[in-house]
Amino acid sequence: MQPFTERVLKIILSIPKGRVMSYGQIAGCAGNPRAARQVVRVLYTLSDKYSLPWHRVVNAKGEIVIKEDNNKKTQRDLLEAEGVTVINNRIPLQKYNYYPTFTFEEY
DNA sequence: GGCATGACTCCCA
DNA sequence: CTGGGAGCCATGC
Repeated sequence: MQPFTERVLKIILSIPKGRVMSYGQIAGCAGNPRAARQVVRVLYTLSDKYSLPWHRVVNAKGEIVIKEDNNKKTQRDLLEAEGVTVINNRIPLQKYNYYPTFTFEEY
């Protein structure tokens, strides 16, 4: 596993319950602010292998963009279950945004 | 190495 | 508010 991917993984796992982070934010903490898409990919490919809290990850505006899955619970449901208020598919970042105490900054 | 792929982000009309 | 376009980059074939 590439260092970047591993860092992203660690950061995602460090997100406290009831808090959220944006893709770009995670990418930034992992040392590459431009790699939001890779963060996405990590979630996509590893979410089933490692029960990742993917629902705590939203886009830069705190909005839920994932297409809804009728069978499974929506991201919104999962978040609300953790005490996060979701308004029109959007989350008040000023209240729930989270920033890890540790970062990888650069290399 | 090249080429396609994204659950992104930013900017502007 | 919506929509379009460009930039970005790790990963897999």
